[in-house]
Amino acid sequence: MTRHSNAAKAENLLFLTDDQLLQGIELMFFAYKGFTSDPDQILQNYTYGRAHHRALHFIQRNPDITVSTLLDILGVTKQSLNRVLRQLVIDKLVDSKIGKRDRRERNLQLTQEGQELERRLSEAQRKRMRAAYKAAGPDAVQGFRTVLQNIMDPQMKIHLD
Amino acid sequence: MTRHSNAAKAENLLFLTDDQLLQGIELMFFAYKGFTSDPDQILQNYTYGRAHHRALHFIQRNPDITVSTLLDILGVTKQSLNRVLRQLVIDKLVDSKIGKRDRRERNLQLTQEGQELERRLSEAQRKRMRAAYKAAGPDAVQGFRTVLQNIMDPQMKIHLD
DNA sequence: TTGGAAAGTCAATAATGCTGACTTATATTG
DNA sequence: CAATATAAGTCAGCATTATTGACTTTCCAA
Repeated sequence: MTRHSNAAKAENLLFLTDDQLLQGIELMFFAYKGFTSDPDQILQNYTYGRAHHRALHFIQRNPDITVSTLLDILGVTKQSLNRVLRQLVIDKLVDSKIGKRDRRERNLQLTQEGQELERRLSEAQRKRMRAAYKAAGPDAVQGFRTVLQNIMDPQMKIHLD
Repeated sequence: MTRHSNAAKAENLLFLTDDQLLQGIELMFFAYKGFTSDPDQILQNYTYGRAHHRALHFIQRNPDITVSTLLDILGVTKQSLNRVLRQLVIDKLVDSKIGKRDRRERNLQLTQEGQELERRLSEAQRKRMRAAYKAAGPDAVQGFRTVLQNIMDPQMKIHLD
């Protein structure tokens, strides 16, 4: 036996009730909706959508990323990503260079113009995150990160810093 | 002046750096993808998608909810929701009853069959959340909730318990 | 030199969202 | 009571993002 009473044990596990889990599910839904709303708003003025934002974000964060790595991160099909990427390359927001080690690969990077749009979108999103972090405090943020890391598929962690 | 040195102040605010915010943004993206993947997998075997899941979830959680309240929660247009809802009513997963107070309103509830599908989807999603909560512990979960509540649009909090 | 990997493309289809215009039923207000 | 407003539902058209399947080009590596 442990030093805990049955009552104490039960109390310790209250955060695992179905009701608490359902509330967490709803929090994920509402938070994600808010999380995407600011960039989406900006993108109203463009011919681009959320998929373009995601591509810009991960190219910015991973300079010279290959197409196949980007495919793995985004979890969409080659055809789906290609449509988005083609637009961005044609519009000169993204540069696609033949790989040096392996000439079959393409290394993606943002052009000046791409960096500018990415920055606008990112700034809007970071503003909301910054306010939320600030209001919640560092310990809450640590908990936030821990739970999200446990929700995501483990093999995707290699794409985090 | 506070009792903190400048170095201590700087350290306290490290969780607000752009890099930390960007990592949080990526965590949201990866976690949300995992969060939706299990129900999406189940829905492969149906003619329903994520939008149907969301409707089933919130009708289950808010018995006798009206269409306009559901519209507010989901944040989509009447036409968009109606397509989904019509299917669910025709297929007898959802019951739409004329309101008692106000006969213009419709009160939505799940049929037996609707409850069964909702349960399957919910169980898959709760399983992942439960594992994440358990691994992270109650304090982390509290932080997770606090941050998500600060990310979401404040007026949506009325739809949480 | 052959087999496979990386990238790109074409075509068809599906799910989910939007705007705009309109109807029906019912409640509320002047 | 008559006028107005609200709740729901519908039709049509279109955009975005995703899918599967089939195929080509280029190039690395065994």
